[in-house]
Amino acid sequence: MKKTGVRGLAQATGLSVATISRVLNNADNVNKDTRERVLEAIRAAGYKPNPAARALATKRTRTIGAVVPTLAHSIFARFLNAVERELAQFGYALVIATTEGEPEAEERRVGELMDMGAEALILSGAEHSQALLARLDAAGVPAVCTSVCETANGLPAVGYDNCDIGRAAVTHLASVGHRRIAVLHGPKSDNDRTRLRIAGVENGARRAGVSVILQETALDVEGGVEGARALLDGTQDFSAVLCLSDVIALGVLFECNRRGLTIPKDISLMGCDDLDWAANSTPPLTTVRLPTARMGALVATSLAGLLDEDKPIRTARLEASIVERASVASPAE
Amino acid sequence: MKKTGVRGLAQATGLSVATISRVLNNADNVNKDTRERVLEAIRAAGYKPNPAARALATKRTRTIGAVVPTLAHSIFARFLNAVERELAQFGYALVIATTEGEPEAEERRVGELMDMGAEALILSGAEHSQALLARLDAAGVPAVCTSVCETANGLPAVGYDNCDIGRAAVTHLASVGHRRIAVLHGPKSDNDRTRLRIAGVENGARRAGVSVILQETALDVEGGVEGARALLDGTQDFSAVLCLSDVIALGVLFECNRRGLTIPKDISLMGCDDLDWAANSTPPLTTVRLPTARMGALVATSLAGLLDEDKPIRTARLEASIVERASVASPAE
DNA sequence: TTGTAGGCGTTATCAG
DNA sequence: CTGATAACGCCTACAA
Repeated sequence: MKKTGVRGLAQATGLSVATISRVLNNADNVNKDTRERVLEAIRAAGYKPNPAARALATKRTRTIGAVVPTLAHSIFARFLNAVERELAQFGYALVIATTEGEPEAEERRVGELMDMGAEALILSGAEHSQALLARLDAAGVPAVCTSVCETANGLPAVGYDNCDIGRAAVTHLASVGHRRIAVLHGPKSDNDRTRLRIAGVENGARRAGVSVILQETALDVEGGVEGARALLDGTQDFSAVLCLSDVIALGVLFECNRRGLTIPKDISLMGCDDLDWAANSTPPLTTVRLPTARMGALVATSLAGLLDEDKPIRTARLEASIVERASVASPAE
Repeated sequence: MKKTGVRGLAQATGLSVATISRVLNNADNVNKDTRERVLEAIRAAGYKPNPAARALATKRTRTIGAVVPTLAHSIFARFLNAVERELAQFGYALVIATTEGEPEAEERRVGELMDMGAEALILSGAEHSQALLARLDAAGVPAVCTSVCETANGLPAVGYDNCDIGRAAVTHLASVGHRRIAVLHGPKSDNDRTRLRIAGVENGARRAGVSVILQETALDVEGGVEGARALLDGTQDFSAVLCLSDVIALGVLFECNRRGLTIPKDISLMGCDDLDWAANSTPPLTTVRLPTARMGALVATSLAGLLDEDKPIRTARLEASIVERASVASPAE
């Protein structure tokens, strides 16, 4: 009866499993003819190495896990898209886990990913529970924090400076003359990036001598609509609204349209992310472009570099840039 | 010296590996006290079963692969989000592969997924290369086609009826009085769902006795803008534009805003997908709601059912429904 | 209820 | 350059 796997090939070729294994991993020390013979047998048998057996023997799974809040926000989807594309280049598979808005789930998800053999992990943001960190280094599993450019827990980070982003955004608004700026942002709780951006906004406002009105809302279009309503129906005065996420800005845009407010004549609008519709909206949205795709690619190459040639991961700070379009103008009066 | 794995635990507890393994897989035939003792040892040792070894012994990886065109379109991201959530309930990991707009890459990606041990695959659309199909059943790897409700290749499908969707959409438009309808759709090549929707549109138009103007464009907001321009600058007359994807509709909405055309007074607009902004746009978008999340969940449970209790996957046709909002009205004339 | 022993398919270490 | 053979860590008949 035909044996399976390398054994079968060994039998078929009259060689030993060692030799088969060698050509499988293209080791150099194998006779050209022998190799050809093996290759032929492999082809003939339609042989595929068993990944589990290989993983067991090598202790490498070539799998990397990523845990993100959700895939439903295109910012994460775009990021993971880039990660996946790049990881594939290096022969790594990406397995995804979402926390669906319960940050407490992060540790659990990380555990599941580790339990299924992930060799490294991609995390969102800089803050992670002590338990999670403990687990990581108990198992010696490397991890990278993303969307941030520094952490206080020893993990490397690959991302952008959220504080700077907030600061740059208000500064830009102030520079064209806005003195009172409404700032719409997503939930602060469990989102260090939002908190960082807000801190940057406050810092920038102070420096520029302008005042900000902070308003928290849900991180989606509806949240933008509601935030705009609260702001517009409120008693506070402002000439521009800065949204710390483009999705929120889209809601504001819609709500302004609804009220017959024209942007940027009646009110200036600025976002953050530079989602794909931003260049095509009416008016085109001035926003902060986040290097999402570059970040994804860099995370992937960093991880591959670490795993394949154990180059330590260097924390990287990618530049975000303001892209001026038509939704911001100098205030009227 | 301490041994590793189950062997170590066996030694530590004075039991045999078999017993350890039994409690690990919570077999019922193990003494309550014994089990407790093992559990304690496991806790004490911080023991984690090695997934590769387990996979090797059981021939199960508890991993499912999905190949989608991209994660950058929220329709796929939302779908996979649902798949992931549900799969996690059953203890399966989701590994994702994207084809990034080269459909020829699908077979390669499928191969990679199989080579890394995926037990089943989730495919997009009903059409797949012969080679891919051959590979699947050569390896005996089950697969489901999604976003469609039937296939001609023997694979089960879980999704919706795209033809019906197109038909329902024009029919709706016709029912409120539109006689000439412009239809904006994404690339037909390599997208059977789009082709199906178009077929439905044509069929519905014929039945309702209305005429359609088909226009292909890129499947993104910019594509919508450009499509709208082509249509609006063209010589053909129409009172409504039906977009076979909401992203395209968003572009049309923006372009109409830009031209001072008000929807639905000057022109009616209808989309397809029901993305999250659709309910909040100005005006709120009338669209066809695709059961993306339900589809994802069903795909996941179907696969789990097949793998865990080998219940064959039943092709399922999920209902899409028109959600009437304010972007469609009877034509003026 | 518990233990023994063999196998899952590769890789890797030594010899030859 | 090639071949035995022992891991790798877990599961699972078959026995006891």
